[in-house]
Amino acid sequence: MVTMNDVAKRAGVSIATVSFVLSGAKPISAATRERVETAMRELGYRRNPVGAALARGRTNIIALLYPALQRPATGSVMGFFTSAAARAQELGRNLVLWPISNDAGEAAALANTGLVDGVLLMEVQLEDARVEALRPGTTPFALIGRTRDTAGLTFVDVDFEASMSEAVAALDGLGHRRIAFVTGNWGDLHLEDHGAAERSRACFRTEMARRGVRKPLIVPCAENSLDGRRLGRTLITEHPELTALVVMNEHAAPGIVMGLRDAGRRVPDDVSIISIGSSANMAGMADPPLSFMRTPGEELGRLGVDAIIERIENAGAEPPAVLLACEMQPGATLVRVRPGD
Amino acid sequence: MVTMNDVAKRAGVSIATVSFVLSGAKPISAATRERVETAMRELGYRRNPVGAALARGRTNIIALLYPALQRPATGSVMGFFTSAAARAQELGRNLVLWPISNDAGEAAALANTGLVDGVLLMEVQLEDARVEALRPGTTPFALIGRTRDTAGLTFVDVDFEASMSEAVAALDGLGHRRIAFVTGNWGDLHLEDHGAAERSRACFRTEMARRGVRKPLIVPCAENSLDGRRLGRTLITEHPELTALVVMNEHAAPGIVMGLRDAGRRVPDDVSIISIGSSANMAGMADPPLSFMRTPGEELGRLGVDAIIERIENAGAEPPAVLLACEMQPGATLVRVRPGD
DNA sequence: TTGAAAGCGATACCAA
DNA sequence: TTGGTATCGCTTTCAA
Repeated sequence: MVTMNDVAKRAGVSIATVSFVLSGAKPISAATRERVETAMRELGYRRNPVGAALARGRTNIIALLYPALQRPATGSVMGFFTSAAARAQELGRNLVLWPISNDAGEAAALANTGLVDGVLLMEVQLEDARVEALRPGTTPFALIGRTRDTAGLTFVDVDFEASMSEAVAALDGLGHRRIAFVTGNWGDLHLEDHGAAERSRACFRTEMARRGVRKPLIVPCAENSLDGRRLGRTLITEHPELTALVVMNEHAAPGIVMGLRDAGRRVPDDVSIISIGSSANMAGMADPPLSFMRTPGEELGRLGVDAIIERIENAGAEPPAVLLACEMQPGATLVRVRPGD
Repeated sequence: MVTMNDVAKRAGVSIATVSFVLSGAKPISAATRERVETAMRELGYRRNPVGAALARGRTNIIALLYPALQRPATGSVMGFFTSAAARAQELGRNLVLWPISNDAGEAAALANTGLVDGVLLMEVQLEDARVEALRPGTTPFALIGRTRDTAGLTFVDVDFEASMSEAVAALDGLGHRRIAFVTGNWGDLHLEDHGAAERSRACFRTEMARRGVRKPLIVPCAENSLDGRRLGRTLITEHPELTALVVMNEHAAPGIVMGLRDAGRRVPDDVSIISIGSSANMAGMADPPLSFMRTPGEELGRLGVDAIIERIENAGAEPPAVLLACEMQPGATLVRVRPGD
C-alpha cells in the first residue's frame, strides 16, 4: 500500500505538505502542489480512510441502520436506500446499509465507536429502545419514522394522518360509508409499537367517527399475496355490507383483489379499493390496477440524508423534522358506490 | 470516549494487558483479567474499531457492492442481503451493503483503501470492468454471478443452465413444444452483457433444438407488471400457436398472465407458464399462482459470505466456486397440453 | 504473566 | 509557504 510517506519522499516534501495538498486546509504554492500531485499519480496513491478517520475523528460514512435480521426487508427499503445513497454521494459522503439487530445496544455501539459520522434509523417504533440508547451519545442520528414523543429528535416520516384523511375523503366523496381498513402485520412487532400502524389506525377511526361510524372495521394481514387472498375472501364473506377497503399493505393488496373475486365480488363495481403507501409496480400487480397513494420513499431518502448531514455539521441548530404525505395516483379501483348499497 | 488507557489506569495494568484480555491473544491470570473486566464494565468501555483496524490492518467489514445508482434494486437483493448479513454476523464479521457506480475505478478504490477486508460483487456482467480492476489488487473479492471466463475467480451463482433445462423438460413432459421464453430487460445494460440472460437464452435454444425446434421465440420485457401485461397481450396475439411460456422475469410474470387473459386466453388451460428465478411472494401475485422455480437467494447469500471469508483467511487456497439451481415449486400454471394443440 | 514501546496512516498545531 | 512532530486508539513484538 502506498502511504503519504511514500508520496512525500518522492515529491521531496514533508508529509504535512502532502496532507495539506490533499485537504486544501493550507495554501500551497503551485509548484509544490504540482510536484506532490505528480508523485501521487505516479505512485497511484489513495488516502487511507482508516488512518484519516483515526486522526480526524470522522469517516465520511453514514450508516443506514436496518433491522434486517428481525424483519427481512421488502423492496421499498431499496428505493429508499437507492435515493439516499445517491444524495449522499452528491454531498461527498458514503451511505451504507448496515444490518443490525433491534437490540438497542448494537446501534449505540456502532454509533459510538467512531466508525460512522452519523446514523439513520429505519423501522422506528413508537417506543424505541435504540433511540433511547443513542440519545446520550454524541453521534448524530436521525429517524426514518417517528417515536411517540419526538421532542428534540431529527426525523423524516410519511404523514400517515394526511394520507389516510385524503383516502377516506376520496371514498367518502364517492358515497362510501361502509369501509374497512386492512393494515399490515409488522412481523413479530406488536402492532401497537409500530408508528405507521398506530397513527393510521387512529386517524382512520377519527375520520370514520366524523362521518358517523363509531367502530369501523380494522383488520391486520400478513404482508404477502397469499395471505391477502385469504383475507379478501373471508373479509367480504363475513362483512358483505362493505363497499370499500382502505389497504395499507402493498404486498397483500393484489391478493385481496383476487380474494374478493374468489368470493364473487367484482372490483371496483362491488368493492372499491385504495392502497395507501404503495409503489406503482405493486399497485400494477393487481387486476385491475389499484388506485393508490404513492409512498414518497425516494423523497424521504434524500431528505433523510440532508437531515442527518445537517445534524452532523450543525449540531447546535434546531433538529429538522419533515413529514411528507403519500400522493394520490390514478388507478382503476375507485368508483362511486352503487345506489342502493 | 473511554479508551484502553482509561481502562488500564483504572485496573492498574498496562494497555497491553487490556488488549490481551480483549483479544485473548495471550494468557492472562484470572485475577488480572477480573480486574480489567471490572474496569471495562464500570467505565462502559468499547473497543474503538478504527484504532484496531489501523493497527491490525483489518476492519472486519465486508462490503456487498451493489450498483444501486445505475440499477435501482429489487426485492430479491434484499433477501440476499439479509441472509448474507446474518451469516456474516454468525462469523463475527460485519456485512454492509455499499452502493457504488458501475465505474470500475470506484470498486477498486474502495477495496484498496483498507476500509474493508473483502468485497462481494453483485450484478456481475459477462465482461466486467470491475473484476479486471480488482484483480491486480490485494483485497480479496468474490462474485455473486459470473464473468464469461471464471478462471481464478471466486464466485457463487445461480445455475441457470440446470434451471432452464429442468423447466423445459417439465413443459416437454406435458406435451408442450410451442414454447416462448420471456427474459428480463436488465436496465441500460446490453442484454448480451448480462450473464443470467445470455446463459439462459443459450440454454433455452439448446434445449429446444434438441427437441427439434430451431428458432424458438425469445422476447425481452421490462421488469414490471404493466409492461408484462402489455407483452402478454401482444405476444399471444402475434403468436397464437404458443402453448407455453418460460418466464425469467418475476416482476413481469403476474402482468403477463393478465395480458394473456386480456387477449382471451386462459391460464393454464390455454397457456402454461413456468416462472424461473422467482420468489414465492411474486409467484403468488398472479392469478392463478404461478408454478415457479425459486431463486436460491438466501442460500447464495450464505455461501457468498462463506466464500469471501475463506478467501480472506486462506488466500492461497483454491478459490471456491459454487453453482446452485433454482428449485421447482408447485403452482397452478402447469398443465398437459390440450390434444389438438 | 505482564509491560514498554514501536508502529499503523493521516491530521493539524506550532515553529520556522 | 513548508516542516517537525505529537496525537488519534489499538496491536504486537520483545524483554523482563
